[in-house]
Amino acid sequence: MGHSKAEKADSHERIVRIAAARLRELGADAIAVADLMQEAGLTHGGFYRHFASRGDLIDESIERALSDGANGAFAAEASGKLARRALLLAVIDWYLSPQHRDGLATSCAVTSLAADVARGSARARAAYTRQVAAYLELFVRLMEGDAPAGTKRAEAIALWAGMVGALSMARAVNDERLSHEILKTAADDLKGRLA
Amino acid sequence: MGHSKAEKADSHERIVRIAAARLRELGADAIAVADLMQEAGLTHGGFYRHFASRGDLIDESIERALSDGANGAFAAEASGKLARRALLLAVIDWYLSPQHRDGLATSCAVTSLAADVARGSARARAAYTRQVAAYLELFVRLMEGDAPAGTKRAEAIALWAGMVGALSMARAVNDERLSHEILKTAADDLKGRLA
DNA sequence: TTTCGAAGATGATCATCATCATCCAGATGG
DNA sequence: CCATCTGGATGATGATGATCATCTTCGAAA
Repeated sequence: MGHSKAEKADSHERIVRIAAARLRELGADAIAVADLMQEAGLTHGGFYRHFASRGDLIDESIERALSDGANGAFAAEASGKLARRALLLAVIDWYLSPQHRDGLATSCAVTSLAADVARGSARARAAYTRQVAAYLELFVRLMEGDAPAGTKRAEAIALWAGMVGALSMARAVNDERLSHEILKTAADDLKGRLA
Repeated sequence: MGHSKAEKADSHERIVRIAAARLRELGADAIAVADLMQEAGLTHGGFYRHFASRGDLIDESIERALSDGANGAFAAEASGKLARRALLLAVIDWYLSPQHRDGLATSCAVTSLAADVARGSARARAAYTRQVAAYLELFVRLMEGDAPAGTKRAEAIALWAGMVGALSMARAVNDERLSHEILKTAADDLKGRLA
């Protein structure tokens, strides 16, 4: 085991990355410092060289979980590979796909952490707020047509709410058929509105 | 302190009712047996006269939280005081009101417990599934007009997803202005679709 | 009224966990 | 190479919390 600056940054990164995944899978309350460190290949004692407290780790990993979900969409926008409408349709399809529903560890935190954030620290809620605002602005940018800005924003909110709500329910429901119906119906409905 | 059958039922009822509230406020992981019993005016030791385990209590109170949210809507439907469309509009307005957003303890569990249920027991998920299905059927019944049943069901899913998603985000967001905008815009949009 | 069963109280027990003091070893700057 | 700094390891410590054994007390039935 090394002790250089770079290795410390590595460790920190690894801890946060794992925490951001476990957070989305199991919720903030289920993260135990010792387990986390073990999964990162470390022992529990070193934890406080990286974080002032467990709460700090939670906050930092909530921020991470929120931002790393968004990076994909923003990167795709920047790449300009897809036309704006096509990109928006692709985002909807991905968001409401069974893979996204089942891949909690790497899922969009706006849905998977909503309840944890609502009960969380001011820092976590501020990060969540920024992320929601950024998504709404992205959606507005991606909407084609010459509708007024206010209309586009209302459409973006309705779109985003529909995505988040459908995914939440599809995850909690026990019945694969109903879960699939929710995802598919919501996706078709939301895509249909963009026409 | 009495020890009659009726008093036992009373105690049980009190415990479950309090748990169902705390559950929605704080999440399943935050419920401590001793705290709960104290809030019910009892001591922790008696708990196992009522539940085989803490997990059983969680399951039972998730079921309670889910059903007591719905009772209001179904009762209103049965009373027949409002026309179907008017009732549906009233449900949307209530669901997306600041009072519902802030009154977590008595809120609709389909939103507030979605993440807990998704990680929860089969029993909890089955109860959630039943409740979602029941709401969807209610919404279909409340939709006026002669659209085919399939269309109505798709509308019901889109409506329900929009409500759940908007409420989730409105709760997690830190900025009152944005939170209010989400609630208001989603409500207007969803009500507009019923025209 | 007496007895008995069960509700609830009291007080362990055992596990889990966050936090911290202390120690060890490798890295870094001279 | 040495001296020191610090990341990480080891091993408490104290708190919290679920579970259970045991005792107490009241209600119900005889």
